[in-house]
Order: sequence, then C-alpha cells, then structure tokens
Amino acid sequence: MERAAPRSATLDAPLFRRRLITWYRSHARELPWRNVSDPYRTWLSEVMLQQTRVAAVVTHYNGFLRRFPTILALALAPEAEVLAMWSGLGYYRRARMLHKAAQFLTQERGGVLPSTAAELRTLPGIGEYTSAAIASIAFGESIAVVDGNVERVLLRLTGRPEQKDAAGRAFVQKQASALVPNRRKGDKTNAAGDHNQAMMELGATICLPHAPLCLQCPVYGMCKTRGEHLTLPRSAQLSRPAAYLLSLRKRGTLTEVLLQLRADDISLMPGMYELPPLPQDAVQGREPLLRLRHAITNTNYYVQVYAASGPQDRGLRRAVPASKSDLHWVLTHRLGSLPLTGLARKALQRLDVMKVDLPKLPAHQP
DNA sequence: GATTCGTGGCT
DNA sequence: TAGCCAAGAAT
Repeated sequence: MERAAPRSATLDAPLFRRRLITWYRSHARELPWRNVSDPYRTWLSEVMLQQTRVAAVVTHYNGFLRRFPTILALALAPEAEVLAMWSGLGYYRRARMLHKAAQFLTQERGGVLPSTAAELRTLPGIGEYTSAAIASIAFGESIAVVDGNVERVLLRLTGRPEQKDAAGRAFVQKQASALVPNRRKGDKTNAAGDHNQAMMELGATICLPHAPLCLQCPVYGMCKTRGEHLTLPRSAQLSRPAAYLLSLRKRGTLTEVLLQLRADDISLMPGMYELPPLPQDAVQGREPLLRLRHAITNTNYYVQVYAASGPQDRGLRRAVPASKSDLHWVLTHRLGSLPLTGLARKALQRLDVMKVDLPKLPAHQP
C-alpha cells in the first residue's frame, strides 16, 4: 500500500500570523460593523453576511439597526416589520430566526447574548461559523472561523484540492485551528477576533476565487500553489421568463399599488408581498414597462413588468390568476414597512413607485 | 450527506 | 448574454 509522503512541513504558524495581522492592520476595509463594542451588532452583521456580499449588507445594516437598535427592540417588533427591513437581502429565514433568538434571549436571558461559541451555537440561526465568529470577534474567544474565504485561502496555501465531504472539512478545520492565536490575559487587543477577520479579509480582497492578487499577498512566500486551485464542478444555471403586473390607482392625492401576498405554507418566501405574477401567454405581443434580470439560486429570471392597461384595469388585471383574497391595494408610502420580495422591491424602485432609501455612507477617510 | 433557501455584481 | 458564487444554517 502506497502511503502519501508528507508534502510539506507544516506552516510556520507564528510567522503566518504576524504577516497576516500586519497586512490586515494597514489594509482592512472600514466597514460599519468593524470596531464596534456591542455584541448585538456583531451578531447582526454576521447573520446578514451569511452567503451575502459585503456590499449588500452595507445597504441594510445601518437601517436595520436604526429601526431595531437593541435586542429588546428587535424582540418586541412584529415579524413582518423585521422582514420588511430585511427585504432585498434574501434568505429570509435568517431574519425570522434572528427575531426568534432575540425573543428567546429577552424572555430567558435578560436580553443578553451568551459569550461563548458553545452557548451561541444553540441559538436559532447561529451555526458553526457564526458562533465562532461572534465568540472571537465580540468576546475574544480563541476559536477558528471557517467560511468560504478561509477554506479557499487554506486550500491554496496547502495545495489541497477542494473536497466537499467530512474529510475535506476536517482538514480545513484543523488547518484553521492551528493558526488561531491563543487568548492572552491582559491583552487589550483581540488577537483571535482580528486574526479571523484578517483571514476572511485576505480571501475577500486578495485570495479571490478567480485571478487572485498573489503579488499583493502578505503570505505569498508561504503559499504552496500561488493561485492554482482545483475546485469541484458547479451545477448549471437555468434561464426562465417571468411576467408581473403593475397596477396603480389614485386615492385622492395618494397612490395605491396592487400587491399579491404569498401563501404562508409555501417554502419560498412565505408571507411576503410581490407584484401579481402574470401567465406568460397573457403578455404575448405586449410591450413591457420594465425589463430586468433577477437571479434566484441557480435560475436567471428574465423579468418583464406590464402596466394594467385601461383606467379601470380592464386589460391585464383580469389575467392575474391569483384569488382575490390574496390581492391587496397598498398605499405607496407604506411600501417601506411591508415585507416585499427583493424582486418586488427592485421593480417598484426602478418604476419610481417606491422610494429608494440610500444607505448611510461611511465617513470618508482622506 | 444532500437540498433548500435570495440576491446582485462582476465578467 | 449567461455563468459564477459570496463572512452558512436548517432540515
């Protein structure tokens, strides 16, 4: 039986940590959830960041906190309002679980987040990654985080091909754990939290999935592959057309828009509002008001929005297959407080029916 | 262990 | 245009 010889000496962990943290201190992006002392804010940012790009989180984070500044405020809010503030971020189960966890903490733990990864892990919506991230970043626990960035960095560093099974995950976990610094008594800085964020920052800004910026990498000299990286094949994308109705009516000086409420018992975005979907054959030969692309998981929807034709909506309005009890006229100025699907929100904003709320820009550093 | 759950920016 | 995939968790 052939036995694989050790391919390389193990990484020089202290050297790696020094190079990484030195780089991080001068290159870290300034993000709204960096350098905060409230663990609730760290929690919120980590949940929002699950499978979601930083830029998308930046547009939602401040607004959500303004509306729900504390765990208590979040716990007391109706779920629909929590979903409304989440609208556009996707994976709405995250918002429901965050809300449930806030209610649990308020009722059972005096509204205080636990400070260890093991305890955090028991809360709804907090898994392996998020528990380690909050524990290290907010509380200084010495525990490694493994997200997509960390996995990619470590696979490239060690030259190991991507492997989705338990052995592959165990390998990455072991590598990550070997690199996290220990907690030191009396240390004012947060070594583990900063190290973890630095690993992710490296993956997000230098060790990119395609065309990594190896010449700017602080640990280039310790890297086995320097960019080459075997990955598994991804599932194919689909393309599908989709059509929706825009129907407006005046109420004095105000305007109402017709929305459809998605059923509570469907798996995809239950209990959320969208523009009424139209059958494809109802819109043949018509000219849409708006065309846009909208991706849901592995499907690209080529969406067209059509205006109801006559003043009484006699045209397309009747082609809406939904039952009347699912259709609701909503004042346009109330749209911001409704749980809209991301697509509905995007379409209503582009059609100038709904106001675009600009994210607060971070202070500019000259 | 495999599936399901959204979205948008980049190329 | 169409493919890629990101600071994952729950079931």
